[in-house]
Amino acid sequence: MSNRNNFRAQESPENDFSDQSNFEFSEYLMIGEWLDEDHPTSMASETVQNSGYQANEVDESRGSSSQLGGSNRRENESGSVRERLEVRERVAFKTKSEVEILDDGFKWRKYGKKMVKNSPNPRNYYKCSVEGCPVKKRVERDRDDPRFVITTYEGVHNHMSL
DNA sequence: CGTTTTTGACCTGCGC
DNA sequence: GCGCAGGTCAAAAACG
Repeated sequence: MSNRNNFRAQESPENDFSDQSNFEFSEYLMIGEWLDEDHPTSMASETVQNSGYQANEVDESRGSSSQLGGSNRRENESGSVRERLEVRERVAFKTKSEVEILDDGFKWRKYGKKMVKNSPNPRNYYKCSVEGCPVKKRVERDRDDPRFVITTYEGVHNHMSL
């Protein structure tokens, strides 16, 4: 990750949680890295929705290509949808922390919040504030352990951290 | 005053 | 074809 050591929670400073040592990757897991050359920018909402990510072995063998092969081809008609075929990397982190917003060196802008059916916890959608940066991230609390936070990064930054 | 949050509406894929 | 579920947009509020 980035080398900025000033990881800190950007919630309530008065919160006694302000101790940054509380930030620890108890567990992390990567659920897929694939080259998305047929999916322009659609929402491939299949990876995390199956609540099987809590298992550390997440079927690393293309755990998504089965459903991901939706093959929505429409770029040939109604104008080019997206001509930039870039690599879409998706990495999910399971972090033990009380606040879900951890400063990872990038500036994020929240653009959505949704309630998932499986868990009473909302899911937050963030996007990198830097123009042209396609990175998005999805933050959600663990359904089983509310002390854990699932952070899913999607995409690669095309700029230096800030 | 510019940027981000908030929140509901809207869109889209999929299953029934 | 409709409804659900997940993802995104956008307008207004909130924040610095």
